[in-house]
Amino acid sequence: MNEPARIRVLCVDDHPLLREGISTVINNQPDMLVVAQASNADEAMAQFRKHKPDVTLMDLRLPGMSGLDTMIAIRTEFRDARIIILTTFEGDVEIQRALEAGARAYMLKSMPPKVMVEVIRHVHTGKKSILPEIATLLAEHYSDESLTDREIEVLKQIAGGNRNRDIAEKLFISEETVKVHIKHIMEKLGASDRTQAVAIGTRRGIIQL
Amino acid sequence: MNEPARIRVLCVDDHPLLREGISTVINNQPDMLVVAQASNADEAMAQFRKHKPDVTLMDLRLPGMSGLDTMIAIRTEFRDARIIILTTFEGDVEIQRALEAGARAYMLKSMPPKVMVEVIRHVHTGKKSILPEIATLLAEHYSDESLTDREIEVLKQIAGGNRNRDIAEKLFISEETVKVHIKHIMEKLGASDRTQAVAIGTRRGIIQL
DNA sequence: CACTCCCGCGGCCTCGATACGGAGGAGCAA
DNA sequence: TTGCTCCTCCGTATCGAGGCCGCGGGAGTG
Repeated sequence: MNEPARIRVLCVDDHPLLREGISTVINNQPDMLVVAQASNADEAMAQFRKHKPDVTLMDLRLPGMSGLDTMIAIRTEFRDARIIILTTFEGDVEIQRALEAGARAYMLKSMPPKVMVEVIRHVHTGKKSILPEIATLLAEHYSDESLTDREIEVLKQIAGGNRNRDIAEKLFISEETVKVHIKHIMEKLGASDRTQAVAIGTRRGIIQL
Repeated sequence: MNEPARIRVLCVDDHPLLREGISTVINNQPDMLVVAQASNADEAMAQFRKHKPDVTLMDLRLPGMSGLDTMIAIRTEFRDARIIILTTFEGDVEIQRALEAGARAYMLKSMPPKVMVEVIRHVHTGKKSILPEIATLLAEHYSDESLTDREIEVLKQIAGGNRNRDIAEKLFISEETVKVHIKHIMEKLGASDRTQAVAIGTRRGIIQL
């Protein structure tokens, strides 16, 4: 028993089969090990407190509290937690928020296992790891096209089938202001009308339907 | 070596990590075995021809040709292929089409591994296996609310940001007819306007953005 | 045959959505 | 302070959306 210490990984995802796949791949590596799994925010917190993993893989979309908020909660308690965000969707806008909130890397679930383990090793050394393709996506989508919080709120209301007047009432602003927000949303997303704005917003993960 | 014959499974999905998870779970069962994997339609066809699996797990959303079309292609050549559809989304309308096209069962990727292996055994005996929750979903969503092909076409055009006039030109019908279709779409989906129709249509998987 | 469903077409009317101008305050960083 | 971004508010004008009424043809089914 003279092995070097393995990288201890916590895997958080609500899909058991995916967790199984990730665990299998990681445990087949000589230098890393899945020490715990979790399928929601509460479990994730509990397992993190218990195991203090070196690296945490966190799905963005969890039932209940989102992966992003879960990550923030963990990092509030454990300042130097190294968390890698996992997601299914390439265009997910949460990328940027996650990175701003302290995620060390960002990975797509569709990536090959080899890449995953490399990213884990990379993050474990303390580096931030943004794959070139992700960086490109960031540059493409979020250079000057990222929506403000208010605009996202409005976009959600639009997707809910609300009229401008209804949106104004719900957000306690005037209808004119709503129009301005919508105008900006359409400009930023390159949409020709509110309907296409919803379609594009959905595709990019700005809003979850 | 006096084992009974194992159920031979082909696993088709474009996510390597998920394939790994599924394979691990299945190979841990004493009575089944993953004999091949595939990540797209062509590979799936090739592997099916080569191995003639007892049961095939097929992701609905593959790059290139869809899982549904792939299943149809396989079943054209192998009339009695037993194929189980896998998907991420509960509301996916393709459920119905897949079942009509001969799928033996329908499973969500979020289901626990135990359920998955049970469904595989069930299907292997030749039965159709529709889980109660799926049956409920079908009843809820597709009783009298399923869109016609034409309506889906129109809905796609709406999501593309087209005006009624544009849609009319593209589909070679009059604008009035477009309005009628949209009216029916909104009625069936319970949407208050075209924008919400796109949102709901996306959520249910009727349209892919 | 009668019935139902899907698809196509038309006019009319109301109201909301969008484009076009304009302006001001709050917050933050150089 | 200056400059920037974001959020807020306002009028005018046009155009499209959606609700309302109506119609007929074709396919499938009891």
